[in-house]
Amino acid sequence: MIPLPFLLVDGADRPRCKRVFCGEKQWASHIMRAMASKQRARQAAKAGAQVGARVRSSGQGARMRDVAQAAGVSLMTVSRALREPHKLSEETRKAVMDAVHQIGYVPNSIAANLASNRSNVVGQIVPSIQNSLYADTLKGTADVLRKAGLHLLLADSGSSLQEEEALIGAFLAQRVAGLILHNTDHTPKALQMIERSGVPVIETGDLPRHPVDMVVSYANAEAAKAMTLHLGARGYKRIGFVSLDTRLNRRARERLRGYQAGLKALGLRPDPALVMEVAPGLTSGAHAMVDMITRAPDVDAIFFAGDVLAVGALFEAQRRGWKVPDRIALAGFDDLDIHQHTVPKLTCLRLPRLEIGRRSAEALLARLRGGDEAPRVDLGFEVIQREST
Amino acid sequence: MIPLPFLLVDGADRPRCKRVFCGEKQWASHIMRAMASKQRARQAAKAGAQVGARVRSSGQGARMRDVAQAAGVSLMTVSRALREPHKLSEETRKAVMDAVHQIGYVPNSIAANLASNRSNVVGQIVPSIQNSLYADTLKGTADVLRKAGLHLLLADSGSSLQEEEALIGAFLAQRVAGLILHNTDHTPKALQMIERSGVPVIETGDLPRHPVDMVVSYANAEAAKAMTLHLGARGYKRIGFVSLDTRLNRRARERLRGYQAGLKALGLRPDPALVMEVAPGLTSGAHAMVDMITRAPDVDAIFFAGDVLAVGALFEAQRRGWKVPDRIALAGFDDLDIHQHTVPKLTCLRLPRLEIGRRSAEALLARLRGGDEAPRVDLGFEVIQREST
DNA sequence: GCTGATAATGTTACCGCTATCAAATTTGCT
DNA sequence: AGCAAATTTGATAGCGGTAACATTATCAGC
Repeated sequence: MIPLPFLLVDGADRPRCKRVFCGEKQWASHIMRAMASKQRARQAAKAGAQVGARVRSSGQGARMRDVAQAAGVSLMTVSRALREPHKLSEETRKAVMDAVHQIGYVPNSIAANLASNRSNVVGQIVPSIQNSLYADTLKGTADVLRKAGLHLLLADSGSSLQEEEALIGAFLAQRVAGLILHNTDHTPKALQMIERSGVPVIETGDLPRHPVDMVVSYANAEAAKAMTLHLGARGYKRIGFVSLDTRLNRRARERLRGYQAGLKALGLRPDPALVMEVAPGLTSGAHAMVDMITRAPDVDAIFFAGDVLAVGALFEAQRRGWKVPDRIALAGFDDLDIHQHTVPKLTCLRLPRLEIGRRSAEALLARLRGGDEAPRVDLGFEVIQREST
Repeated sequence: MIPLPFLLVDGADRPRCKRVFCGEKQWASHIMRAMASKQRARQAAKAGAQVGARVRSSGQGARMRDVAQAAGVSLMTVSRALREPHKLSEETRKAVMDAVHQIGYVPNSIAANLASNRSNVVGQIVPSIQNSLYADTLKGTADVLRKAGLHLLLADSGSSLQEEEALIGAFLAQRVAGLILHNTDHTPKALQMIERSGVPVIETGDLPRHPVDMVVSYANAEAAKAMTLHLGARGYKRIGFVSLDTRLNRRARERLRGYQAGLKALGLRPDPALVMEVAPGLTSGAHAMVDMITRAPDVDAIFFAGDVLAVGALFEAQRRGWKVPDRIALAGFDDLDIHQHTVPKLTCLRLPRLEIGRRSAEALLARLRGGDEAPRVDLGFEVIQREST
């Protein structure tokens, strides 16, 4: 055994594991770097009232005028060289571009936006940044927008409509060119702000009956119903349903509705003991499964309509040695990567997350380019049958 | 068996699973909604040259002046009411705020930023939006920034330095108040732009020897070394190392360095057969484990220094019936949620992802508020010993 | 009652860029 | 050559706010 210089400490919040080593040197070395910290105007620190960087407080950063001067042309010519190069003579354009590179000019799109009443930023609000489900959608929008020269202002609402309202206000203050909301419920004030601003909006995450503007999504109720029917078709008779809180979350509510519709179509009797609402997380899924089996031992399949609940349940089944799907069949909602790798592999729905992002961005772009359609895009879903059911 | 109206189709890219049902109605119903689509100035669509929303193209959206008029005060008074309410008499302030609410005035921070040379937007660039590892960090920055009234402009570089450079340019054009880069390598041009702009920068993801400005991170090499030592201390003699591509990724390189240093400290002989570089992903981790065991059957532990490789390997071991840790011990780098739920639970490092985000934002705020320190924060890490080693 | 200090508001000059229109130059065509 | 049309460039007025300073109440103290 080689001697280790590390201290062994018991973990507090994470049971049955040991923590070893901790290289904390927090805030220790405020190493003043050599790099001349030029214009950090110290601002006399007026009680932290104003937050924000003072950019170019003393001749830092070239303005368009400087480029014009260097190139021996007028300011407008520089502006054109950057945005409408075809309108300039070869010669002038080259002179300007040379000056731009030589000076290292970085245009000020803030000023450009203000002067042109245009924006090159789109705001997207998701329920939770940490939830990987939204990452795909985000990626989709970010990619499409970036190719079009637009940028993404991101925030999470924590599933709070109040917070969403505040964020919408903040984003509108930034004069975003458009909004993408992963949510179809909004406060009256939020709706009012959106309408007054006239900004194009995409709602995703569900297909609302009365959309604000454009919609790109799949239908939660349909998807849940399809999976319920699928389970029924595979012979399961006592199908349980676990979702996130249906009071706060319309998507969960829609899924429950779909499940109920599925049961009805199958001619199965709804049973309150087979329906649960839980918090998100692996642990939560594990508990839900155990609870439900305790309450209704004859349950033969559980449909986890959200988050990573199904994976959590599957692991718990492994730990307890419950055979899946023989003792209990498990199905999930989203097709997470991991669903294909677990033993057994997990049956689930596949939702076009990435595509939703892409299409949202494309619809937004179409509108910004002058279109006036308000598409309602249903991208559908798939039931992926694997080994767990 | 209840009849189903769905078609059963074999999945192509996803083996051993069946796809059922697909509710695609793509772009089918461009349902023109009733909602009056007021000022969507159709712009004569000049070949998609200019992208961006024409905001307020015809009297839409109140200006500060309108509020002033409504409240019977000067424009400056409105400005003050919104930013420095204490400087106004109770009476005036109330009159102004009433007018603001009555009119539904949404301030234009674009204009405010321009006039004040301030910005309330911070740019963050991560290697990949979809990789959940960065989600925690993002969440940390977003939360802290939001409380301070700042917003987050997000983009991913796809681990490309060229792309990062382009993004830095674009963000600087947006006159961001600061930049947070999950990367410590940058192109010369990127460095030049940053320096010229004078914008505060946080680098995360590693502790570089020569930081651009501020750093908030842990040390990859130290962490990898600690885990290697830990494995050595538990008696493993033939310790394998699997990471992402070390050519493109400095973090991977640092981890490899740490692993090598660890071996040396343990007095173990480095063996090329025990070192691999692979692509990210669960599948990749599975392959890596199998390959390594094939190449070097005496390997007794594998340290997966990145992504979800370790989880993928663990699942593969389950499928093959290889006992973990008896036949092969497995250790991961990040403490993903799932590591605590697998059977056996996975030994790994724990990195302060969320805290890195928070601290980054805080350091940025401190600078924006007038501080001139360039902290280099080492938030350390922990080795979490679980069942897989 | 007068003076200076403080508080409450208003006036004016930009911030850096774009839209618009005017001016200068080139081109096309009879 | 001569003149209209097209091309290239420039001058000017904002975009919607903020900073800085000017101005006008308000008020204490002698």
